[in-house]
Amino acid sequence: MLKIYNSLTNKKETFTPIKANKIRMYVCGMTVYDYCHLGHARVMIAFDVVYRYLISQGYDVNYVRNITDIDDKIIQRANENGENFQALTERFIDAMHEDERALGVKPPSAEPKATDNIEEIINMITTLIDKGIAYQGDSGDVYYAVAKFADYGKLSGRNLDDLRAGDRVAVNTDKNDPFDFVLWKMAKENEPYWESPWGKGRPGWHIECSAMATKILGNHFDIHGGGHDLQFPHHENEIAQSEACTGEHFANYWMHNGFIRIDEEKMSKSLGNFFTIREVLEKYKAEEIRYFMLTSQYRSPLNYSTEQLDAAGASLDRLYTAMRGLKLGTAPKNSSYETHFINAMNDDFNTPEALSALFDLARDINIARDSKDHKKTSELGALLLELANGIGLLEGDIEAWFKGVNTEGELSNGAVDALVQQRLNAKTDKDWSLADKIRDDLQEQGISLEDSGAETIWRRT
RNA sequence: GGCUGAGUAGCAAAGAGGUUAUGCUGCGGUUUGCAAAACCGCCUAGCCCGGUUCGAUUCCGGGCUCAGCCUCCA
Repeated sequence: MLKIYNSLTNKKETFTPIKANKIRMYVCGMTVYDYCHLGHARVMIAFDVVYRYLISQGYDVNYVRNITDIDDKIIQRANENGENFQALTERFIDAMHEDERALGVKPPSAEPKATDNIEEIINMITTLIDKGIAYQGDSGDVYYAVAKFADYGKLSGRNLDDLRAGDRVAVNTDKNDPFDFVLWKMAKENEPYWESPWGKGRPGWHIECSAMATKILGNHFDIHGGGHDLQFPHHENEIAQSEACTGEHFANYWMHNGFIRIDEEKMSKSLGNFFTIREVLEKYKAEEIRYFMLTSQYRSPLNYSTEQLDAAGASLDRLYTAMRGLKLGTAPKNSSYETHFINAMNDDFNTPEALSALFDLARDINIARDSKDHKKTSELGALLLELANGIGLLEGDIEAWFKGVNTEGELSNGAVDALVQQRLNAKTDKDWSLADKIRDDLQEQGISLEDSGAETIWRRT
């Protein structure tokens, strides 16, 4: 029985879909004005794991993740570059998709863009104005009157009085209340715009998610996710907009992933302490990044460090080593390993615990292999692969994991194989000094040999 | 100041009111021509102070420290 920690109630709750077997999930995606960083990778991977796991449990999942392709930062960046904002966003959407493919993130069922849904956004704002919840200020901008929504603050566990006590919001005399937020923003000179009943302008950030989620998933759906920093005000505002507009409950379960940190401080664009996904991919394999993310539960903060990325590689080596050279059989059903794994994942997607089930399996595969129990080895191997694949691990070619692609200046795989064969001949002749010399020479070039019986396998280190 | 979370061994990170988490690292052993890999064993724990309990790292209360949100942010 799946339990999900619901930010709305701050409790783990048993997950019950609105329609049996059909799950509708919306996740706030990226604002595309720059390359994605590791923090974005965490959202991608966290919800990729949720998506994959729900599918593996037999659910039909409609997973929507939006793309914010119009906002102040995009306009600003486009102006700095002296380019059209669409040229900018298209470029970074492509880059984002490239990063996702590299990380083995499954594409969502739909990736709506704000600029493709202006009509729905305008309709929603119109309804809010008609209901007396939104109003137009003297500047022409349209605002949402938070005081008109009784439940305002229910997601983030605060109320307007708490917020006012914070006293950190700049006074904007155009608004009736400093906490009112913008739904439609008037275009300034040379800014991109769309026609609307209130004049030429563009949508505010919050309204696009309400409009797109409702359009694709309906007024009331199962899961809404995103980074923890979006809980307030973004998600709070989405609830206010959607529920005021439709009169229905918006999303049942709210999931928020924790941050990637650098030196125990949040990684973010504004702090400038970030590493882009592509930057890290130059030094580490995509699977190492994914494994690193999965070593902590998705809600916990995760401190970035090269030591942990290196450790991730070593851990994956262990799993791949267990799988190496196996003939796969049929995975057993309802084994204790699988139960352990499923129970962990059912407990709010506890990937660290699920990984421990994978290592139990790896150890028992190694034991079975050592004792020449071929049937058991092949069955457990199939199970390990199946479970690991469920969270996006061990999907790569096993030999390729160890041998990689030889880069310039390195020995080719064929050259290594030839030397390994020479060494095998030397071993047959009991010429240990030659055999050891070949092995030592290879070791110096980053090739590590392992003898197993009459065979020798190798890996790049 | 208000609202959330978190504090576990060398590093990372989980569960469970009493019974080995797990991975990486280190040490010892088995295995190996020697190695490597593998297997077995071991070393490092539970921020502080109270309380509940036969028993708490786990529950409760109070501190302390850290992070996040309250402003664009995954």
